[in-house]
Formats: sequence, C-alpha cells, structure tokens
Amino acid sequence: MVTMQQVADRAKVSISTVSFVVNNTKPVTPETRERVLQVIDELGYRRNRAARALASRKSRILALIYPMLDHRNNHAFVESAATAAEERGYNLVLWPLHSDNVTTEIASLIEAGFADGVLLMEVQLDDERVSRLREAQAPFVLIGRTRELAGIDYVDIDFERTTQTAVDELAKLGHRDLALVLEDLRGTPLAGYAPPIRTEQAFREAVAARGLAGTVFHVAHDSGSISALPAELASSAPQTTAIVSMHDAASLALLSALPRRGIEVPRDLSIVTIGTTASLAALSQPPLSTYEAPGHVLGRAAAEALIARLEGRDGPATQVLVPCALHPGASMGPAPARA
Amino acid sequence: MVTMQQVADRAKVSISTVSFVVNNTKPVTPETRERVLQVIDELGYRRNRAARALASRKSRILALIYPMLDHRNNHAFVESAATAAEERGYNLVLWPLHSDNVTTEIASLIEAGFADGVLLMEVQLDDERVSRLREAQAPFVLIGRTRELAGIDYVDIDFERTTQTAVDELAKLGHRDLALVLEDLRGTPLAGYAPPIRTEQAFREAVAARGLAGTVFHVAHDSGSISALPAELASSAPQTTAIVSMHDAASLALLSALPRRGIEVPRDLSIVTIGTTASLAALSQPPLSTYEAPGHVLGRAAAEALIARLEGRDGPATQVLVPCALHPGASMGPAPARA
DNA sequence: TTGTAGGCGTTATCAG
DNA sequence: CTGATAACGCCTACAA
Repeated sequence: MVTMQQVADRAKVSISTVSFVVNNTKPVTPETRERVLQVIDELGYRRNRAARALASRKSRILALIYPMLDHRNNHAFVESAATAAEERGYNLVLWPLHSDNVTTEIASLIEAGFADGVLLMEVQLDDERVSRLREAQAPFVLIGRTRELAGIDYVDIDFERTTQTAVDELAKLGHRDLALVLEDLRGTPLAGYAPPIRTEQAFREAVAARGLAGTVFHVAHDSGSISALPAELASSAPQTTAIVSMHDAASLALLSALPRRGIEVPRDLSIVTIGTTASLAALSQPPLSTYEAPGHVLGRAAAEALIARLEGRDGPATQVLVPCALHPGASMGPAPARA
Repeated sequence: MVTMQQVADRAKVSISTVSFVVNNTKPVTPETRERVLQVIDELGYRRNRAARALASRKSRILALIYPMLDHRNNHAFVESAATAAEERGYNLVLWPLHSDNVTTEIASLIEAGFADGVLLMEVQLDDERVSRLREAQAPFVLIGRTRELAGIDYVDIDFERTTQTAVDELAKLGHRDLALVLEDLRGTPLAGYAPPIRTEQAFREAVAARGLAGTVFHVAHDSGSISALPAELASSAPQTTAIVSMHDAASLALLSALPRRGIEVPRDLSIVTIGTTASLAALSQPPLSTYEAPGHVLGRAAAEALIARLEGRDGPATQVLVPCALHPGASMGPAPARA
C-alpha cells in the first residue's frame, strides 16, 4: 500500500502538502500541485479510508437501515442512493436492524463512529426508529414521512398529488365511477405504513371534490381475498369503470380474471396502478398503466440531503415530495359509453 | 465518545487489558474481565471502527458489487448476506460499479483498504470482473459461477439439479411432453448470464434421459413476444402438458391467456417456475408452483465463505450449490388423460 | 496475567 | 504557500 508519506518523499514535499492537494483543502502552487499529482499517479496512491476516518472523525459512510419490509419497489431507490453517495465520496452500508434492539443498534451505529448518518426507509406514520434517531442525535433522512414532520428531513412520493393526477386523468377520460384498491395491512408489520393511508384519504377527497363516485376496497394479501376481488367488485360496485390500484397482486388478478367475466381491459374497465415499478407492467398482459414510483430520483435526493446535512449546510429541513409519473401501459382508456 | 482509555482508567487496568477482553485476544482473569465488562457497560463504550481498522489493517467491510442487473430475485440474498456479515462483526457496503472503470474501481476498493473482500452477484459465464478481482488479489466470493471454476469460491443455485427434480416431478405426475420457457437475453447486458444456459442444457439432458419430449422456447422480454407465446405453444408444441418456466412475465401471461384458449391450469396444463421467489406466486392466480431460489441460504453462505477466507481459514475453495425447493402452488397437477 | 509503548495513515493546527 | 508535529483510538509485540 502506498502511503502519503511515500508520495511526499518522492515529490519532495511534506506530507501536509500532499494532503492539501489530495483534499483541496488549502491552496498550493500549480507546479507543486502538478508534481504531487504526477507522483500520485505513478505510484497509484489512494487515501486510506480508515486513517482518514480516524483523523477526521468522519467515516463517510451512510447507513441504510435494513431489512426493508416492503421488498417490492425499492431497488431503484437503493441503487441510486448508493450511486449518489459514491459520487460524493461516501458509501452506503446495509444495516440490518432487528426490531428487538432498535434502540441500542441505532445509537451504537453513530456513536461508534461507524456511520455519519442514517437513511431510513419504509417509515410508519408513528415510527419508533425515528424517535430513537432523534434521541441519538443522529443525522438522518427519511424516505417516507412520519406523522410529525417539523424539522425532519425527508423525501417521499407525493401520493396525494399522484392520486389527484390519476383521478383527474381518469375523469378526463370520462370515468365517473372509480374504485381504489389497497392492501389490507392490518396485522402485518407494515400496519402503520403511510402510503395506503395517505392515498386513501387523497382519493376520497379527490373524488368528492370532482363529484365522482369512489369505492375503496381493502384487500388482504392472501390468495383467497385476492381472487374474490373481481366478484366483490361486480357485486358491490358494478358501475365502476376505472380502478386505481396500490395492490400489485390484485391488479394482476383483475387483469386476468375480468376477461372471463366478459369485461375487457381497457375497453370496459381501466386499471392504473400507483407507486409500482415498471417491472410490474412488464409482468402483465396487457401492460399495466402505472404511476411509477420515482425511486431513482428519491434515492439520490435522500443521499444528497443527508450528505448536505453532514457537511454542515444546515438551513431548513429538506422536505421533498415527488409525484409518480405515468408510465403509459395499455390498461387505461376512455370510459365506455354509459348504459 | 467513550474511548478504551477511559474504560481502562475507570476499571483501573491498562488499555491493553481492555483490548484483550473486548477482542478475546488474550486470557484475562475472570475478575478483571468482569470489572472491565462492567465499566464498558456503565460507560456505554463501543469500539471505534476506524481506529480498529487502521490499527489492525482490516476494515471488516465486505463490498457487494452493485448495481445488480437482475433486479428480480435478489432481495433475500442481499438481506441475508448483510445479516450474516453483521453477526460476525462485518458490514456490507453497496459498491456501485460502472462498467467503464471496472479495473480501477475493483483494485482501489481493496487497495485503499476500504473493503476486505468482495461479493459478486449475477456472474456471467465469462466475466471480466472476476478476472480483475483475481488480478487485484482481492478475496472474493461469487454468487453464481463462471465457466472456469478452479480454485474459485462460489455459491450458486443448483440449476442442474433443480431442473432434474422438476422434470422428475412432472414425469411422476404422468407428463410426457414438456416445454421449457427461457428469457431470450441476446442483446441485453445479461447476454452471458449463466442460469438460463445451464438450465436449458440440464433440461435437454433430463428429458432425453427419461425419454420425454421437451421443447424449448426462448422468449424475449417485450410484450409482443410474451403475448405471442400461448399461440406459439399451441402451434409448435400442442401436445405439451407441462411447462417449466424461467421467464416470469411469460409465466403470468400463460396463466391468464391459456384459460381463454380453453386450457385450464393445472387441469390441462401444468406450469412450474424455477429460480423465482415466492412473491411471484403471490402475484399469480392461481398461485404458481415455484422452485424457489434459495436466496437466504445463499446470501448467508456467501458472506460466511468470504469471511472464512478473510480470516485465514484457507483450505479448499468453498463451492456450494443449493437446489431450489418446491414452494407448492396450484399450477402443477397430474397430466391429463391422453387423447 | 497485565502493562508499556510504538505504530497504523491521515488530518489539522500552528508556525514559518 | 509549505512544513512540523500533535492527535485520532486501537492493536500488538515486547516487557515485566
């Protein structure tokens, strides 16, 4: 391993000078700078992260709390967060956090100087982990939102706006009778998970404001509940011409079951999903029209917000909401002529 | 931050003694040991990773090469690898590796002392990254297998055995005419991806050895190709009664399209998938019978193998193959009575 | 069994 | 603008 000292010797400067050019931390004359850079290149010198971390008291590591309960849509997010971090000289570590020792773990993470800050995903409306992070004085950024948001940095999907947009779009296509399909998360670890809650509220408000009809279905995750949905829809809301779905399995089930009931998508019924990835569309036949979760944008934004905080640009909290963009599929179309 | 010195002072021992008890690196009398532990607890002392890394020349960090091209089935894997690492005092960092600078990046990763070893997923049959890792003398473990395997540590799904098992199982159910559906990866970044290649070969051998008929379909990833599959199946292999699929979108498409052609699953046709996760079964109606990728087992095995190597237990290479286990769904059944 | 002391490779403070 | 020189917190021979 090449050390800074070796570079300094070879370039006939002091070790501090090498540090200055490497870190751009103090002005150096172009000539010496050039010479040092040259030697660095010749020798293939690289800063040692451990030494750097020890001396600077900064690990340049961001911890991403793991496991993630919702394994469906966060790949893009994680990937972009890792990339954004790396671009700025940070790295993302996966931090498996077991529910039994949340308190200890979160504190130790920062106190031990291992990570400089924390990224927390899949936040519940009331999330113990967030309280712990505040107590531990740990710099953190949420992906998602808790109920209380004062002074908290977060980035999240703008479910409210996405829902409104979806409803608007459907209304524009002539749909008057909508339905919203949500996962029923009662009794699961995701029980307090905010997205469906926010979406339901936004949906009810949106349809009310526009004078539309809107039925909400909470569908559990078991095969029975899912396969019962088409029948339930037919019986309790037969006039529905458009479905907004946040329940992937249900979306697919509808897509394959409806034709057998003589209902063609999108001719007789439109389906759009919210907060999904394009990969769901790739799995469905016809491809689902999806309001795609902006995972890449959010991952990057989260990492950048955290790094900004770590580097002292304090200012007001970063509070970013990004709506989902429509990934056009083939499951949304104009409302059928009314009977 | 509490330092070792502070613990030592308070416990009235030297700093080295604290180190010895903390690391179990030298015998210490039970009394002193107890006393030290006590103080550690009182003060909430935690080792500083940076200092430890610097002094010991070990970062205790495993780098997981990222991004992963195949975003479908590796969540379980990543999660388990992170957990297994953490249990042993290591951490997993996500290392975004861009194809343009593979060489530099991989070398620097290790040379800079940032990571002790590397985990590499989604290995191609001939993978440049593997060559680089060898050149850089970096300890690494593959998840997957290259063509050349001498002396290489890897863990992988046993596609061969899984395929044989699947074929056996179907044969036992009376099926004589099988089909294999694979993704056509030509022209994609995953072109040399080994799983479909190995599976195809295993499938051909298995059906031949058992005197069964076996047709292979390579289906591209576009919606057109996928939706054309049912028709293609009907025309070029109409006698097929069982399908083995490694193409998720195609599996789902078949499931929803076949009934419209008067073919009921599994009454008239069985479908089993290979190397998928249970979440696919959760998305399908009826739930697909899946030979589930052993992501958790492999993730853990990979991390453990790498750590073992890092800690000097050299011995022969770890070469682990784990077959997929059948996650019973409702898409596999006895062959229909022959016409 | 326990203590002493010299690194590990950088950063950062202070002089020059 | 450049150079000495203390830290940073821990590990690990080597001594006692």
